[in-house]
Amino acid sequence: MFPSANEQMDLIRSGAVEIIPEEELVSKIENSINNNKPLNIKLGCDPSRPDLHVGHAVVLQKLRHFQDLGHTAILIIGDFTAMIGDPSGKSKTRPQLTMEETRINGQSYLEQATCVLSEQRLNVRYNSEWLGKMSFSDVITLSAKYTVAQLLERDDFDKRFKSGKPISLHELLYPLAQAMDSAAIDSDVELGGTDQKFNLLVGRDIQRAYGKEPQCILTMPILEGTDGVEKMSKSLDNYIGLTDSPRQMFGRVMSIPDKLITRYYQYASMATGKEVAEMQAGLDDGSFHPRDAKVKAAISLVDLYHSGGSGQAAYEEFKRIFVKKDLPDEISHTELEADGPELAISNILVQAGLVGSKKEARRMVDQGAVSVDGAKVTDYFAAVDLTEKRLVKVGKRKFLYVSRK
RNA sequence: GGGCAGGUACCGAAGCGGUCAAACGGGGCAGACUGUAAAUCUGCUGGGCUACGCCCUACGGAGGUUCGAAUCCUUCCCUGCCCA
Repeated sequence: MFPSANEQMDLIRSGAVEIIPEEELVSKIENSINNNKPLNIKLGCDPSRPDLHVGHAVVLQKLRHFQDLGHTAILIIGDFTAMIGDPSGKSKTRPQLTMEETRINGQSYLEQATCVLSEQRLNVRYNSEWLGKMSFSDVITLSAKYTVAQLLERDDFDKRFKSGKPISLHELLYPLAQAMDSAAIDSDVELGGTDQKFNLLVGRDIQRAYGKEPQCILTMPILEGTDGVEKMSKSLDNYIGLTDSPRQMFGRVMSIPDKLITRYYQYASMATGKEVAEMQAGLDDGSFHPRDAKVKAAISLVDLYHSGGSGQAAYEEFKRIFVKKDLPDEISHTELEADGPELAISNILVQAGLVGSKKEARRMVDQGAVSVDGAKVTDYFAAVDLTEKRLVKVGKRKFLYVSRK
């Protein structure tokens, strides 16, 4: 029924940063084989934002591994905890959301997550189911099981505390709430990014405190964003969204620094250990050009989140636009209001939404970033005849056909 | 409850009566270059005006002093620290 414990551990270990404690996981797996009972593998997700990016895919991929091994994936949609706002890795308090918003986000999260996860052996639970029922005295009972000093062990709390930054009480409760999830669903293993290590460990303590068997924890690396420095996040705009178009995804992958190629190949596009090793070897001995490696990673990434073949198509388009500096496949078309046949270039740019203000339009023209039908515009006051459809280009990436209404 | 230190543009952080649309760093955008939307270099980075100048809005909120305030005063809100 299940693969052997050794086989399982091989797949589980691949790409993981830490498994704590590893021996305990091995014995859990052995028990599961002996009793023919799958393990509960927990992954919590924060639906405070509706969009997933490939950074999230790193843990989803690991959860998929467990599914493939016959275990049960339990995806916790933190609709309740999102109202708290996890401060992990942030130096600031997060905004709190309403239950409505988190429900909607949770739903879209689920749709996106199934790009990576199998729908079989997948349980989805909303943590408001149990956290929402806790009374104030339940909360006090829970918080009595942990100390302030223990919570301050968490790096970001400690830093904020020491540097005099505010920490709201509800934020301190977050790890405990997350730990309650583990107790509520009898989690055997909880997955998370390395930045989640503290929260995951609290789960063990709280499970024990409620007389449950503690979970093992498995951490995955935090994938750097396309800038190669910061962790991938939407707010830093260095992410590749799971719902991005093939063209966007491809372009974003092509923009990553060379150092990150194999990381993206491994963690974001689900390449096997062997494929990654081969690529790395080729890059190391110079037999594989970094550009080609990047293309390969980009194609397989696009194929994973879109249908097969779309990676290759995105590549063709990329070549056309950026290598040959040709036009993209699809350029949208806007019609503008104009009194006469002509409209000043500044008005065109603003009305078409290509720039945010006339000042910005001015800057773009001054910087030589604007062209109409391929001819660079140098005069900010130039009037353009819009009786014909014109191709307006701003910078390298903004293309738009414009004509008069 | 008392004392102290703060709240500046997207973020961090200078400025402490005029020369401040506000230094500097990061980010963002643009140009050059490039295998790339990487790296590097350069420029730009509140809004309006057919403009190398003028006008408007802006330094937590509201008032006030002054010819003139981000800078001084009053008050309110917010944050941190110390004491109780």
